[in-house]
Amino acid sequence: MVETTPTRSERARQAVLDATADLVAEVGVERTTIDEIANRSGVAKTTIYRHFATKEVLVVEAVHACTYIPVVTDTGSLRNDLISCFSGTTKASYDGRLGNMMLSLMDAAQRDPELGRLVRAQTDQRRRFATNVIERAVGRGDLPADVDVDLLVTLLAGPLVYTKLVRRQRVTDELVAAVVDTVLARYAVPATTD
Amino acid sequence: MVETTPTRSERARQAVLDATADLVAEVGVERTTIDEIANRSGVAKTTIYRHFATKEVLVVEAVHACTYIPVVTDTGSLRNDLISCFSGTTKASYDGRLGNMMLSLMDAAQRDPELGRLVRAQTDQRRRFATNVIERAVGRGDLPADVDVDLLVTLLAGPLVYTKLVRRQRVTDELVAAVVDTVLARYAVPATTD
DNA sequence: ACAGAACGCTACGAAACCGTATCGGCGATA
DNA sequence: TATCGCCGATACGGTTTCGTAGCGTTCTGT
Repeated sequence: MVETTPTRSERARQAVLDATADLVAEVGVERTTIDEIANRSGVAKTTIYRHFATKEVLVVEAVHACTYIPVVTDTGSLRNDLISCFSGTTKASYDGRLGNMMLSLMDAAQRDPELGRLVRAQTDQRRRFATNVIERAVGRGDLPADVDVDLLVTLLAGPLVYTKLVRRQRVTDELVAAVVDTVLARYAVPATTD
Repeated sequence: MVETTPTRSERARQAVLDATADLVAEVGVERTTIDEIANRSGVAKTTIYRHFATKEVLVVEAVHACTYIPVVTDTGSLRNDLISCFSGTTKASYDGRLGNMMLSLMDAAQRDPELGRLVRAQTDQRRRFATNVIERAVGRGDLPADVDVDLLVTLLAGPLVYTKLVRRQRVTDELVAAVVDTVLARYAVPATTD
């Protein structure tokens, strides 16, 4: 990765993306206006339109820049890896700026195909991290080979997302552990006999 | 319940509430306009303002009118009652008009205190039906007395809501059964193999 | 039938946004 | 330092939405 001094143009562009992400997190996609982005970023409205054709394109790019890549652990313990995976993803995805965006984003995604693709891609990506952890466990024999991985991920992610988005409560480490333990209790191989 | 012929005023009011609910389901809270409600309902804009002071009040009332009361079953079987409870609630709350409203509603509820109270009340109400089912099972001894009911409800409702709102997939009866069975497998008292 | 209440229609001013045009100024580069 | 490219500021026309006013019409209860 080559570090380059940002040009004036690049600095303006980045300031606009930042201000847009902030605004979307604060007031939602619908109430985010170009004029307010101009105020917040200190970039003139004219310049914003020189970089982004429409508000939709700008929002998509701003949200895309918020994508979070979790640190993947592979400790050999399914329980630990799952807790690490969901704790990290939940904190990054649902706390802070990105967390405040989620509801508005998912709502807007119902009507904007481009945003819809973006939200779906981010959801799929988060699920894939859990899927990988689970499939490694299957490979080790820690889970039955015929386990429904997709269902399992839903059983794990669902309660956490629901707690955050619907109940609007913090997702504590205790909750993550409780969810993982409960779900694993059903699937886990009774005892590693060999 | 006394059936009364609706007055002209009541008919207009109801038409407005219906059109508002439809519109919120279609385009979301933010994009719902009084003018469009007037078009859809056939009620003049002036008349709408004679009934409802602001758009916010109107939306709150329209959504409130959509509240769903599930049929509660008490078969004596925890599994059956839970499946019935969640299947009914999910169908009514997340299919059709109310289902299409949910995301936009929860988003708007982040900024409108009145809507926030309404959404929270509806969420609490839906949880309470499951809570009642679970507490009856505890009373029968089908679940340990020290079970964390709140967590249990979250483990059950979470995956279903997540499937509907985040993944945007249909919540099938098979999924409901799978979720209930998985979660109960952890908590259920080993005996009773009816 | 009659009086009052409620509604429909049209029009309006105010405000918020959008996206563009114009022009002056700063800044990187040769 | 001269030049060209990009930015900032202001202003503008057009559109949408809000909420209200005025006035004629239709319903409703007595």
